[in-house]
Amino acid sequence: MARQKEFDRNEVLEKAMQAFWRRGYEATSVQDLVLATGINRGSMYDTFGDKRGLFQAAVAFYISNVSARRLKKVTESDAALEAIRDYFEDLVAFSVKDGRELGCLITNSVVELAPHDAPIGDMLRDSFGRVEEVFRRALIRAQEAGELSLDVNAKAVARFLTATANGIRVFARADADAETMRDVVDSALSVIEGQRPDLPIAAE
Amino acid sequence: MARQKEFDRNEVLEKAMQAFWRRGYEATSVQDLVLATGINRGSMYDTFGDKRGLFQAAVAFYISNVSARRLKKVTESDAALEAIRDYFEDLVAFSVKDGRELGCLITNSVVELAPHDAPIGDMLRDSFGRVEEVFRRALIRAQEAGELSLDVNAKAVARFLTATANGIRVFARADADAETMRDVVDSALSVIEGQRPDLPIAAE
DNA sequence: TGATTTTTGGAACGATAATTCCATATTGAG
DNA sequence: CTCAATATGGAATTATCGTTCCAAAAATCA
Repeated sequence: MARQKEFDRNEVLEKAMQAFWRRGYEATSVQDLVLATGINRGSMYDTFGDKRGLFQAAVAFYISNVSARRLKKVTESDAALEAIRDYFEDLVAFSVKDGRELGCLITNSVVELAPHDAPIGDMLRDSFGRVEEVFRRALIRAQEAGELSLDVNAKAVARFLTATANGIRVFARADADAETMRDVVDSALSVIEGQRPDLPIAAE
Repeated sequence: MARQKEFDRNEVLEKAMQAFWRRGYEATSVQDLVLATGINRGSMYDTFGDKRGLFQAAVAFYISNVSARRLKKVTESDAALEAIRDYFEDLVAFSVKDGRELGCLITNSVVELAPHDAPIGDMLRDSFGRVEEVFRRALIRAQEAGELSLDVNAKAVARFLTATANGIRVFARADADAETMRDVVDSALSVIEGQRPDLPIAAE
């Protein structure tokens, strides 16, 4: 009955996401997006409404793909502390290789837009909240597994780890070197890795 | 011999800084700056060259005033660990009051511009470097004063504290509440506050 | 095949961006 | 008091922004 689209929505979102990730929202023009995605202006406006709508869709795509994928092991792994360390080491490895100067689309967008765009701000805050929750659950699993002292305040430390990840992303955006970021990771993880539970005295 | 300027350069920079701090570089138009500073377009271009030049001057102003002032106690205080804690607590207090949703102009600008503007990127990286150095010296003073274990890697922890401050600023930009930021500060400072030096056994 | 619906490509639009320019006002020097 | 030099106010300019529009192309159903 009707002509079919010549583009794949997810491929377009992937390309648009890359463009916004690299340059930010304001500095990425609709013309840039047309070139990056390969689709036509008309198709873009038809499919996503406007530039802001495409941005929102691209951020949602980032959250459910890039971000969630990177947190997967922390969400699932039994060796929770190890999974957290792997998460941060992967972050550093990415930040000095493929993701050089990219930082994180969520972090970047919070800084650029959260105070001036309430719906987008809410979406980004939600994302922070989910990351915090993933860390919190992992810390509790670590406590249940006897890897981590029960004295540790899981919620507070989860917030701390979320903030630290953001700090590393800011460093990544400033093109910090691997050594600098590794120093940050090692110091940050000492908060949990130095907190093995006290073994009960004369346990048997 | 010539007419004198009707505006004070520092007052103009202060106003321009406020505008850029709140909205970022791209989202602040020259028209916004004319309204915010009260000076004329012509005078602006005459004095600062162009929008980017005014931005650079505003960031320099921020670094040598806002930023340096906030680090003053950490730079000078004999009670180094206490000064570091005060720094972070002041940061949280500011972020939920006068500085709500502002974050830090350096952090914000790194995220928005560092990858795409080399001279500005260099200026911002320098600023990060100076903050790191202030923390490092403070940590060394703490070690010399017997407040902090010599096992602590001062450089690594200084980098960590710099990154943490950035993480808190991102949270502030996302309008995080005081409790969340205090959790971050408390966890972060446990890295140094839990590292009192071992007292020599049977000291006398 | 013909009719209908949607996509596509690209020109066109109005708004706003940054920047330049110039007539006028103001100042200090001679 | 006059002249030279600089600052001011605001119009004018040019470029680019996001968005809209429409004729032509393509695909499905009758």
